[in-house]
Amino acid sequence: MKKLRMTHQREVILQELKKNNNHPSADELYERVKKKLPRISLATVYRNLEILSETGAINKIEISGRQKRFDWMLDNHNHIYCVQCHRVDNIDMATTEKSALPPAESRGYQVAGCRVEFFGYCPDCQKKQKRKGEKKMGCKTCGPSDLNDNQRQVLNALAKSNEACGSKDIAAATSLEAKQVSCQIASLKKKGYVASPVRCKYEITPEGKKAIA
Amino acid sequence: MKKLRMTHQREVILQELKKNNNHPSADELYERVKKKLPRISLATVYRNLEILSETGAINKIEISGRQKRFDWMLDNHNHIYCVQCHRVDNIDMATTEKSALPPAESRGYQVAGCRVEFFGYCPDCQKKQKRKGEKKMGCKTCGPSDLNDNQRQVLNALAKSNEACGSKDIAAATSLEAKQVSCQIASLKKKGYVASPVRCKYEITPEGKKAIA
DNA sequence: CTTAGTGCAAACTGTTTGCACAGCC
DNA sequence: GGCTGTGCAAACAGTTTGCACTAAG
Repeated sequence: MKKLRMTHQREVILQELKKNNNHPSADELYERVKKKLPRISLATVYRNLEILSETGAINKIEISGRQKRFDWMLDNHNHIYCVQCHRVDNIDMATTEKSALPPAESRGYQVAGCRVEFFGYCPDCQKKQKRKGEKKMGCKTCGPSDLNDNQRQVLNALAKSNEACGSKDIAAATSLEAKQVSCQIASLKKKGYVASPVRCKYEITPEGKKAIA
Repeated sequence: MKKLRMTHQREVILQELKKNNNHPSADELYERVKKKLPRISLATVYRNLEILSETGAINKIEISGRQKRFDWMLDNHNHIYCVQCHRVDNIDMATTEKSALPPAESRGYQVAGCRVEFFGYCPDCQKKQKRKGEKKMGCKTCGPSDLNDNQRQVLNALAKSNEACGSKDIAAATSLEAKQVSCQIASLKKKGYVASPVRCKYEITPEGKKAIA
């Protein structure tokens, strides 16, 4: 049984997590903590989130295949997430029945718990969807070295931002799915229209600006 | 709207998936399909599982942060999984109440669905746990170049198998968690006691056999 | 002083993609 | 013959680890 120390880093991580009520991923939290402790490393954030969730100080939410998210509300609530932008919100399950574990249905398992996730489209994405209208069929219009519609959208989004964006940010700004974005990013990098100053962050190049001008 | 072809590979994948009722990961399915089509690639398995689940021929289960698993039973059931060995079983929710979506609780979301997962310890892991007894504290006993208890367990498990194993197989055979296994594998590889003939598969070396002799 | 924790780089795991080629319809 | 699908290698995304050093108690 080793004892834990409250380091400055750990304190800031916890404090930053409690500051607002969304459910940041390790990555997002890292970005926020880095503003206060510029020298902190992503590995430290991961390690601390793991430790804090082991000791029960916070909750780790392992929703549906994507990256883990972290939550400091320890009461027994469940989550709803947007299948488009992957935002996560709380659902107060006090109202709904506390999903009883099925009686003899547990197949020999010693049941430790139950997780209920709702999913759908968040308010923002519903709005975006209405605006969207027709959905083009991927690479239909992409000539040999020209930009297709999706790529143009991505470039436009990057042009508006004056700092490097993650693919999720771009997805949120373009009504594309994150998967489509990162797919386009690859082609755009190859064409020299997009640069990646840091891991998983992208920005438009001067060439890219010319291309959409 | 592009049309799909039923290739031989796709057929075998589907057929192999339907053969038994567990919920293989892409990796496991790949291993099984490879016995029939030795030249198939993992990418093809992934691509087909994605396509089949998009068309609704199979279900993709995205449980809790770990790798995706696939299921050909299309009726509306839920799952229970083992937090130790990550085995997944079906739960027939006909008996339990069909978790009603909370009335005004949906926070503006357009709710598309709901997933209920139970988790706990599967029958096998319950047995193993009883056998385990004391749990050593990681690297307490690991001298500079000697084997610790976990490493010895991993090597013994590998010695018993006459083909390369994945870390999950080892975990299942040792009552260690997969995470602990892969951690130990790394050290064991460095010591030359374990080799990795293919990605994510491991086997014991002659040196390794000597070490536990 | 002891030992938990940090920063960094590099590895690992699961998954996806680009490309040239193969083969279904 | 055109287009979907394949195999391969390489990239990607998220996470974890080893190592030498720092700092909490």
